[in-house]
Amino acid sequence: MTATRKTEAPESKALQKGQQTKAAIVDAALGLATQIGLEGLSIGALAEVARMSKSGVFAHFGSREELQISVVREYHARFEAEVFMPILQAERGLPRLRQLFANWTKRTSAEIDSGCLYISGAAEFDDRPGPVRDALASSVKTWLTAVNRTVMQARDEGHLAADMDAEQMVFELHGLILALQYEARFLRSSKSLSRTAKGFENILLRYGASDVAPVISSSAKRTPSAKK
Amino acid sequence: MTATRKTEAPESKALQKGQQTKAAIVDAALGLATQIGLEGLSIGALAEVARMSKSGVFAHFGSREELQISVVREYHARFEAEVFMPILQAERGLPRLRQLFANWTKRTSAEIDSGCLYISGAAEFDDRPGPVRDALASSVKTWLTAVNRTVMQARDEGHLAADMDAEQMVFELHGLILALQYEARFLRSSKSLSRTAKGFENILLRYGASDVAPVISSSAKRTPSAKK
DNA sequence: TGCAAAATAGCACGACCGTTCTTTTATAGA
DNA sequence: TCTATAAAAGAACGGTCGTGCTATTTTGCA
Repeated sequence: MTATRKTEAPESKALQKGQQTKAAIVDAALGLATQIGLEGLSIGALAEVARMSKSGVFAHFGSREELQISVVREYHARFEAEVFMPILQAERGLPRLRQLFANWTKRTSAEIDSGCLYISGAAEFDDRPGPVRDALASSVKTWLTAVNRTVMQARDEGHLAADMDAEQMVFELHGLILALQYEARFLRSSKSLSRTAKGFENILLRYGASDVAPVISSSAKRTPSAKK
Repeated sequence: MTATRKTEAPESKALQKGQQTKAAIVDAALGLATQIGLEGLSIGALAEVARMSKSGVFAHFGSREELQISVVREYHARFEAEVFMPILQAERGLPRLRQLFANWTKRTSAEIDSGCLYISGAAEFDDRPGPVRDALASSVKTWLTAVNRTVMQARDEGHLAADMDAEQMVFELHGLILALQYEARFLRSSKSLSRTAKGFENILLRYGASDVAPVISSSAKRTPSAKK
């Protein structure tokens, strides 16, 4: 049946059975971890979801900690693909910054049901040193650095005040996202999304944005027409 | 059936032995919960800290859930005593609002080492319904309502723009506190405290604060144009 | 000081945890 | 098709968990 020869390029080939099911396990683990937290993630519950035996799941990671790290890495990859990569197609400067915050907000509000690993993980591991915390913090810092770079680009393009404090702005943007997650997911407030958008506009004004119009990116298909 | 001997003044007297050790247990439990979370709080570990037997600790609460609720209530009481009560001595309006945020910030940065139950608890219980979540959410809502009231008072005193959106301002203030906690406690950023203070001044300016200096105590209130 | 009642300890239970070891099954190259 | 090997299952381990039950100690009033 499967007569395909894969002797050459042993690691660049398509996924073998093991890698394939490992990916499926990590996928299921990510779903569990965003619901009950990285600490609440247990191998027994994961095995049940993945319809495997405990030891079958365990063998792929060697330890629970390694499983948690795999989950963090997977989350990082998806976050990057979903939030960061698309903004590179937006025009550099304020348009890209707007798109960045729009994607970030969208992702966060989509996580009102599933949960954000960067936020729940921070609460769980903020005083629990180790490789899991390191992986989490490293991912978050990478993202916040990207946000900071985007802000500085907008400033250098003349879209924000020349003397504005980029790190300060990132701090305030981060606060908006955290408040969105907190008030929407925990307090079940329905107004959080619009408050986040309004807060973003307030911050833009404060830092001297040269325009006031909301996102409506030029590349997207969004036009005032309501229907399609 | 239970013929209680102390029929007169049974509850107004000083703490009996039971209540006294229960208070000590809750105190120890609060210390544990702020470090490892409400979910991580175990009766065995608590008994060890309190130098008691597991069943001795357990008997005071009847269930782990009841213990968690007691911890939330104790946290609420301390938060109120430490953050809310003192601001009532500040002059109503903007001075009181400044004092409120100063106390809130101070408490949060003091919790960089110990942890904030309102934040870690929200992450742990945001999709775990039950009485613990209810107790947490109720406490947080009480506090945010108090913040909102203080903001509205400042507006009604003419210290903020008459048409400002109080709830929006509370949302943004909450975001600052959450960012402070996140970046200081998890990311170990040393600049978070000054960024929070700067963010507060930015928000005040945005909402039309009639002064820019920190807490003042002038009895004469000047009214800008927006007063009815 | 005596004594009921309250407070605490001791012990055991079933359940789940992460992990290890051994055995069985599925895979893929010859 | 045969076979070495990877993948998965099975069973068991020591441990901790929350929670009952029963015994023992401590408390506080007569």
